Amino acid sequence: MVRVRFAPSPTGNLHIGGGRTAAFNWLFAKANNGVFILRIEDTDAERSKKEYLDEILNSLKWLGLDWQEEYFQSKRIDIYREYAQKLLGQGLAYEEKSDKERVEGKAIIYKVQKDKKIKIKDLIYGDIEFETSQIKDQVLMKSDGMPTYNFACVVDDALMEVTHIIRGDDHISNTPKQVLLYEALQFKMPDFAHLPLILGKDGGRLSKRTGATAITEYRSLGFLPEALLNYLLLLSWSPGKNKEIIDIKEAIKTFKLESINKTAATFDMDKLLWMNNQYLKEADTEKLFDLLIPRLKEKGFLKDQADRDWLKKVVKLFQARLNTLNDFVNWADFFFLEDIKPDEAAAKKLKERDCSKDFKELAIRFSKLKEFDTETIEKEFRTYLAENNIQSRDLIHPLRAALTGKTIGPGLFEVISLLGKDRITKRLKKACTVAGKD
RNA sequence: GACCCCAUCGUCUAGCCUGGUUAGGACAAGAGCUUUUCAAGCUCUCGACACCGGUUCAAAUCCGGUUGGGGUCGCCA
Repeated sequence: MVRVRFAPSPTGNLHIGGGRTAAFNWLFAKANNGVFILRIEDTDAERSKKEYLDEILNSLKWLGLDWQEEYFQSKRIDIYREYAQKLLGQGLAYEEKSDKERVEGKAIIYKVQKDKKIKIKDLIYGDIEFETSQIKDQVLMKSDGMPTYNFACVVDDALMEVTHIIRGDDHISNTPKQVLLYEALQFKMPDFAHLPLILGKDGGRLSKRTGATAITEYRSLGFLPEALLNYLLLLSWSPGKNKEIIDIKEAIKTFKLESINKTAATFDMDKLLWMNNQYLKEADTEKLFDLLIPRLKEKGFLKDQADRDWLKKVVKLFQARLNTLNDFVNWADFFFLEDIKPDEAAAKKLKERDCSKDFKELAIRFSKLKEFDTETIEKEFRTYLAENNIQSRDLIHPLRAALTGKTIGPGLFEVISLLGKDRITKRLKKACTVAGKD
């Protein structure tokens, strides 16, 4: 039975790297019909915070990574103490007073034999060898009575019967220390699999400077969890056959830890954006609708009641071009606002040619239309162009600017149809007066 | 600095294990088609085996070294 764990410490947000580590643990568990354990490493009382814990839990759930067992290290202190005492009793560890003046208690420290070679079999990296002469004696229990990371980790992984330790590359140098403890405690050795790190654009560690790091930030930016998960999995892993859009069910069938590669990957926002667009494009409009509603309300774009059918049509209009959910909120604002302000490019476009006559005439013609669907509108518009001998581009762009306040956007006649007679009449009129003033 | 790890287009990667490919795909970039602008879509272009040696008829692939990059060196986790 495969048992894996993700062990975050609630001293900060769940970031991109942690999310990916959790994702691979989860995937591996699923692939092997195993158990995915969540263990909260909250032994640092000072830095651990409830809000971080909540955020980590929420992020995991949002990504769809469900766990079957949950533990808190802070509730297991007695267990660690017991094992430390055991090593003390066997003469494998010793006690020492802290250098720090204020601390009363004594730390329990494991005595490392300095003449050994530790060989680690890593499922991803292969064999790695260390000399114990390089390793200092290891503090097991700190003088404040709390266990150290390496000790609690070993005791927990053994007691929780974790079979595969899948974690970040940065833990490789912790591994020989832990192996020593496994041996001293006569615990069964798990398999290790270290994931290569994710690097920022600058080639260094992924940090706030090189872009958003917290999973929740991506959520509020308007990424779909499926897309983020997909992208994260693609960093240092490939399902093969030139596939990029991962069907997670397929991945579960074929995933092997050994197929993860050893090279650190650079986080690329452009590709994530593209990936999100791929998912957004294919997403069920109904689902998008539900995701968009809160964002629109937050912006004050929506009153309590939304015309579902109408809004769904608007969403469909933008769907293929969205990189994030926020793009919709930003690009479709003219559908929700009563008064629109032309952006710089649109204002410029409106000044290029005086269209007030055309706008007036079009407003009249459009308002007379019995049907207000895309085709009828376009037909009427083209007729007007022909009758007045106007090039389509000479009027279509100013018209877009007047109606949407933008120079870019979806097909104009669809936009007009969905905007409705009232609003386009109003905006056309306003555009005339503004143009007149200038 | 010591120890450990890594090395294919700018980026993510396939290929490497089990030597023989025009070294494939995706993002980005550029060009075109479409068109009503921007996207989307389609077509095309640009672009890589870090370097040096060895093994071999043959090396991205196996071996050694060099260089470069990263990680770790806490009574943090």
